Amino acid sequence: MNPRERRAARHQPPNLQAEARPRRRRKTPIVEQVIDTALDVTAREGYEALTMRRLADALDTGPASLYNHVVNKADLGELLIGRLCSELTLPSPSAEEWRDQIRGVCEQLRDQYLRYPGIASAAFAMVPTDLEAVRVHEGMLAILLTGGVAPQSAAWAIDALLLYVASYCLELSIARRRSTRDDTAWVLDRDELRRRLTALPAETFPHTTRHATELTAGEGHDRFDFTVGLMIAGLGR
Amino acid sequence: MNPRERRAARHQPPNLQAEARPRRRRKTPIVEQVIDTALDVTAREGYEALTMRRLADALDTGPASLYNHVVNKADLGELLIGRLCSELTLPSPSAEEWRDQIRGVCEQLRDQYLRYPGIASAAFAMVPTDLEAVRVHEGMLAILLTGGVAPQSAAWAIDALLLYVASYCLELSIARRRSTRDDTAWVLDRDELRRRLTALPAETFPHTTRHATELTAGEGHDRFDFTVGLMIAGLGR
DNA sequence: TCTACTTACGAACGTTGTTCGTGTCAAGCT
DNA sequence: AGCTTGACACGAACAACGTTCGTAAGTAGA
Repeated sequence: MNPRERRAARHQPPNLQAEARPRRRRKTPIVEQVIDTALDVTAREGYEALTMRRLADALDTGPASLYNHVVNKADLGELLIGRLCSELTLPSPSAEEWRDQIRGVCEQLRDQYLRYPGIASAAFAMVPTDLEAVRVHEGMLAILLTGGVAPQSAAWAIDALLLYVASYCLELSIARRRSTRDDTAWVLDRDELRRRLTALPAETFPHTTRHATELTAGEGHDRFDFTVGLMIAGLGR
Repeated sequence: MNPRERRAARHQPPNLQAEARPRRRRKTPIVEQVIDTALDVTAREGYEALTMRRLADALDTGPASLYNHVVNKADLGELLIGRLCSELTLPSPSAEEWRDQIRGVCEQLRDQYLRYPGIASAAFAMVPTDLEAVRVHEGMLAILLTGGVAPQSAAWAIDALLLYVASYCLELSIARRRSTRDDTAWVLDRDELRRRLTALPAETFPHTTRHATELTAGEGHDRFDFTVGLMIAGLGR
């Protein structure tokens, strides 16, 4: 099977795509092994370091061989995101705990993204018909509808939540990479950042200088919890 | 002035940085002209097409010459975002209209991002001490504090809003570019997307097939309005 | 055995961001 | 006027990137 056909079939209703002859499939298709090692490289060196040559090296082959299993690098990114989505466990909806449930799904996705630094950048360009992504959509939609959220609000809220989770993880990954690999003179820890904000001229930046502590606050995932909680709270009105 | 020094000075309290000798500054520094043409190229061909060579061509010079005014491409991106921020008009806070005011700032920023397709990707890696960005932060903080929002909530809400605006514009820019430039077989308009969602097996995707209309709905900036409204509404209590 | 298809891969192409060394030119000081 | 200093310009090159092409080896079905 051509990788182009595979990628096209992945975005097709699955009742049509199994009509061809079975043709003695491989037990584990090679593309799965490619995804495995790609995730492995990403977990250790970051998605930015995941080049076709680096991935080919990890597979003990040349870069040209990869194109027998993957259309291009964007397609590889979609495959990785699809794998991440397939690893999420979706709860069976409960009308009482729907808020905690939707928050839990977001946290699962966040942790998956952060396990593979920078991979969230591949989630932005995704065509929304990947089967595993649709599965996550379906699960979140079920939770929100069970919670009594109107269908239109639920659909848009899912979109907003997924977009926020991806961008939060992308920003955090970039910041972490900079703090470890970059020159120390250019990177700022939180104390240094707060010091610079308070050092600003108070007449033109009165609120920034006064609330520099709040602006730089946030241990762990406090900012994440705040924003996701803000969105979920607004859905119940 | 070395571009490295310029970049370092841009992240320094401004009361320190003007102590050097005036040294007969240029009327309009060349770096401003670089930013102008860079934005021009981005507006016409997208941020992805803004390579150092393309920018050098537009300036009738070679790529090496750019490095006399810009540290690297990431620095160029920060300069462009700074320029965009400097063009925002911040209202004087009003305790009654603070919701419309903060929404208006977000819409201004959104329109600026969308005027230069793909430029939002440069906003993710920004060090939060750029003076123009701090000015926008200050303006938004003033609005929220005047509206009675607690300082910690205001600081985190500004962060969430800016992050969402950037990611919304980035996703929209990618989708638009794909619909104009890419192969027609791979891109899906909304009707085709809805058709595929309804064609999914209803037993495993019951909610997706039933609410395919809502999932693909949203003319113009409906999704943007929904999400920003959702966040702002949650800040009142 | 023949045939069709999958998988593999060396070599190369065109781009990208970036550096180095050298050169030019104008302003400020003595 | 002569000298110094700094800003600016630029050709050439480097390493790395994604991707394509032509071809060869291996394998399953007829």
